[in-house]
This record gives sequence, structure tokens and C-alpha cells, in this order.
Amino acid sequence: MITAEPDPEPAAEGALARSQAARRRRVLDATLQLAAEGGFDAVQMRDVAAAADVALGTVYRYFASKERLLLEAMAEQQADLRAYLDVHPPREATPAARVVSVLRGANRSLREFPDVTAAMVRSFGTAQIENADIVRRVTEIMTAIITSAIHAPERRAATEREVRIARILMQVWLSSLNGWVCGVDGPDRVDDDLAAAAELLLG
Amino acid sequence: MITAEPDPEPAAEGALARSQAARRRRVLDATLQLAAEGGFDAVQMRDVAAAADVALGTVYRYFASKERLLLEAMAEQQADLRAYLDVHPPREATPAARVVSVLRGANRSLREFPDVTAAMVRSFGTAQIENADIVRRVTEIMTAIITSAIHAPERRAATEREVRIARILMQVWLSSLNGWVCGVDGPDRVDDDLAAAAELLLG
DNA sequence: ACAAAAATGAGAACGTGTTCCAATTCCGAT
DNA sequence: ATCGGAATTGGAACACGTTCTCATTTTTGT
Repeated sequence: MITAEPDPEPAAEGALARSQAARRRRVLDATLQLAAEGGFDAVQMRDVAAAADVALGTVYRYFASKERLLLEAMAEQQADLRAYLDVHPPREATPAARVVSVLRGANRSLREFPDVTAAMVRSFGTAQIENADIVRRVTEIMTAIITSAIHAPERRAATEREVRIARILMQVWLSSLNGWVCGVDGPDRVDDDLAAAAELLLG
Repeated sequence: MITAEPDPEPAAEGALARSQAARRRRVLDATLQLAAEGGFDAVQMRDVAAAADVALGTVYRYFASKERLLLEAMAEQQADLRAYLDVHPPREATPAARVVSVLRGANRSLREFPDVTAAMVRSFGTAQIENADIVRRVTEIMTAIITSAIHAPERRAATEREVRIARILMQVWLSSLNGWVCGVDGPDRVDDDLAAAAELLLG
């Protein structure tokens, strides 16, 4: 079992690493599944463990808290979006139009699973110091998505000013999502806020 | 006891209303006290009740949840700030400078009690639909504070553009506070973000 | 002053996130 | 094939937000 590797995957270290990766994935998938069905409250750790076919303690071995679990799922989601956009950059003519296009697309996805989005945004809003690293990672990915949109398709380095603008847009995005999932505003408001901000900052 | 009113207060409806107001105040004060000492986690409902010299059930009669309790405290805090600024409007020459001045002052206060701020911002970030009304109230007050700063000392109605800018600044403010209380950024970053945004939007 | 109604107090009880533990299983190396 | 250590399991246990009950007090209307 040490030398014989029936697994076509050449990268993985060994059986342990593979089964751990599989476990981790099952837990994340169970989380998304439960969140899609009933939002934050439906993501109950005992249920996550059961759905992932794993013991409760194992969930906590992989994710230190429910908050962390949802934040890691969020980071993964954003990383996926970023990877997609690397392959399919926006084709609009102006920076403002590209930003609006990208973020509208992202919001369209988020709206398809409002409970998942709500669970993630809520976890984001409650994040504590012990999760600062993922929160930072998420914000960095979101900011990177926006800077890429600003000067796509050319991939030069972002200017100081562009970085500041991207950060503001990221913050508007997050605040607006929060307003949506809280029920303060409708989902269209997210798009509207971002379009207005992009216009004012880049138009 | 019906006609005789030893209380100098003429406005209140009756003894009940007065004792209720007093109770409510005690609960809010106890909340702030506990939050100041140990942040969100130290605001434990049983402790709030004990510190306010009130039964646990009574706390819940006045505030439907811990989240609501902290959000009402936040709304009150913001309302106080707004009232203060009505009396002491910023005297800087440009809109951007006035906005920066007002928000720096607000942040200075928030920094004095970081745990209180953290508790409030955290409650804001987790808000559910049942608290949409206070979340909206808080955001409206914050936005009003900013619009006032934009065109103080003259008190004309805000233009459409000004309202949109004020909303963006409010969202930047909230996101930045969230970044601070999460430990992602230092407290100075809040001021920096707002100064940069004000410059870009109003400069 | 008295009766009905509302508010409060005191505390038990429940749900869910989190922690902890003993027993077991699995992996990697000899 | 087997051993030592790590990972996992299953489940108990704990903490705190929340709900509920019932007795007691306070307020209101007559």
C-alpha cells in the first residue's frame, strides 16, 4: 500500500492526506447543502457531521467553529469566482462598465441561493479575531476581483488610486450584501449601490 | 395614588410608564457596562438582568433578543452623536474636510470603548430580518450624520448625488469598523478608509 | 377600597455551539 | 505482520441564549 498507488492522482502525499481532503470536502459540501436548505440556522454542527458522515469532533478538528466553517466556504466560493473571471474576463469598454458587469454576475449567483449567501454574510459580520485570517483572505479576493475588472483585459499592476477605489467598492459590496440579507433592502439594491459607486468613483 | 403626583415629571403618562422607562434604561446601561468590561461575550443576558436588577424575563419583555438589545444601544449612541452634531456642526471649509472631521471625531469616541464598539458592530453584522427596523434606523442616522456634514453649516436639502455619496461613505464606515473589530485592520484604518473615500467622492 | 389586568420575579427547562473523553480504527514505518 | 501514534468515533457534558410557567406585585378602573 506504500508503493502501489492505484490512485491516478500523483500529487497527493498518501492515503491519509487523501482521506482527509475527502473528509474536509464532505464537510464543506454538507455545510453548503444545509445552508441552501435552511440558511444559517439550518447549519447545525451535529447535522453537518451527520450529513458529512463524520463525527462531530471531526468537524471541529477541521474547522474550529461554525463561523470558520462558513467563512472557509465563503473564501472558496470567492476563489472560484475569481478563477472563473480569470478565464472569462469582462469585455465591456470602460472600467466602470466592467466592474458593474462582474459584480452583477456575482450577485446573480448569490441570489440563486439567498440562504447560503445570508449564512456566509452573517458569518462574515460576526467574525472574531481568531478568524481574521480568512476574513482578510475573503476581502483580498473580492478586492482582487474588482481591480481585475477595472483594468481588464490588460493585466498591468493596479495603481494606488485603483486599489483604493477597489477597496471602497468591496466595502460597498459587503455592506450592501449585509443590508440585503438583513432584510433592510431588496436584492436589487446591491446592484444599484455598486452601479452608483462605480459611476461616482470610475465614471 | 391616582390623583396625587409627587413626581415633578409632568410629561409621563403614569407611574407604569415611568417605572418602565427606568427599567429599560437600567437594562441598556447594564448592557453598556458589561460590554465595556468584556465585549460581546460579557453581555450575558443573565448578567444583564442581574446588573439591571431585573428578572431575566423582563429583559426579554423589553428587548426581544441580545442582538436587539445591542442594536438599540447602538441606535441610541448614533442618535446621541447626531444630536451633538446638530449643536456642534463641523466648521471646516470643504465638504470632504467636514465629513472627515465628523467621522474622525466619531471614531475617536468609538475607540475609547473598543469592546462596546465591537459588540455593537458584531450585532449589526449578524442582524436578522426581525431586526431590520433598527438596522435601517441606524444606517439612516449614520447617513444623516454624513449628509449634514457634507453641507454644513447651511441646512438645505441634500441633493440626489449627495445622498448617494453619503450612503457610500456610511457603507465604507461600517465595513471598515467591521474590519477593525474583527482584527483585520487597526483602528487607524477606519479613518484612512474614510478619508480616502471622502477625497475620491467629494474632493 | 377592591377586583381585574398587566407587569415582574424567580427559576426551571430546552436547543445548539462547543468541549471533552474513552474506545476504536486507520496509517505509516519497521 | 505488527506496533506506535495519530485520527476518528460516539456520546456525554457544559455554556449561554431563549422560552416557559407560576406565584407575586403593581397598576388601573370602578
